[in-house]
Amino acid sequence: MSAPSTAVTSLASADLPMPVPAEEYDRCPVTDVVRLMSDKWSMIVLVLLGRRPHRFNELQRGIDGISHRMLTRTLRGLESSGLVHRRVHATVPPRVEYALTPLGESLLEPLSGLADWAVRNWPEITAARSRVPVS
Amino acid sequence: MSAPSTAVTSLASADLPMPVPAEEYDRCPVTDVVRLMSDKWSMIVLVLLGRRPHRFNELQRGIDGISHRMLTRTLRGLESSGLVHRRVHATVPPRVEYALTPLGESLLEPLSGLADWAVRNWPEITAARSRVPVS
DNA sequence: CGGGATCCCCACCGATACTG
DNA sequence: CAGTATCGGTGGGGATCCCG
Repeated sequence: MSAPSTAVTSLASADLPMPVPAEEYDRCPVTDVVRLMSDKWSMIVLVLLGRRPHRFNELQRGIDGISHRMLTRTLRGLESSGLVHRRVHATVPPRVEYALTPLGESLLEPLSGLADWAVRNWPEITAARSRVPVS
Repeated sequence: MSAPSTAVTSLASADLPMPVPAEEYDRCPVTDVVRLMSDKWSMIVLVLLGRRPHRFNELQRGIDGISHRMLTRTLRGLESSGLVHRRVHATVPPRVEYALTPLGESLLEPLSGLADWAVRNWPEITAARSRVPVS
């Protein structure tokens, strides 16, 4: 029940009266990684690519409601963070395959820990929200 | 190399040509929990409250740069999801103490798993980003 | 087939001022 | 001390059209 020895973030665990400097949470690795997946589409793209590599339109057909533009932007974002690899086959018509990098695959494991928690506690969260109609 | 048996989200793991219905990721527990912490201040508030309960202004002094208004909104959000408890002492002047609920405390554990990954792989992520100057 | 360019809307967030 | 109200900037995200 006491705090785990492993800090939740990189923040020091001391109980200081000093304010936490802005850089420590502004560029906090944990915050950054959480935000990486918090946009509307990144998570589902990671999940689908976690099963197997996909082509562009294959991904779009696999995700209900995503626009052409947003799939591009989502993939660019994941690619620029090193989670997704983009392989272009110089054929006609062009063929582009997206797959998780080893880094991207390694994210799935800690993510599933959080996922388990989310699924287990989902009823309690939604119940709490329903008690406060609208903030 | 193969997919972990524990699904990252509640999505089924079958390899169907059917698009994933919008509700499955739109109201996905995992996505929701990730977004819960992805705003600018929620994570640092959770961390501070994870150490010990705090009063309102005590929190504000502890977080560099947060405005009065945003601290209120952040706390309301966490409270409405059942992660934070708000105790009002009917004194003059008023005294309000915020603390993690058992639900909030239980989140710290899976979160630290993700935090460890984030800290370990932070260099690789930033390195990848620096290779693509601006998208 | 895969992707860029443009336009527009809206939620997030900061600053400021006011209140019990 | 602990809030709420209002205003405005900014970035995410959808719709649409154009391109190699």
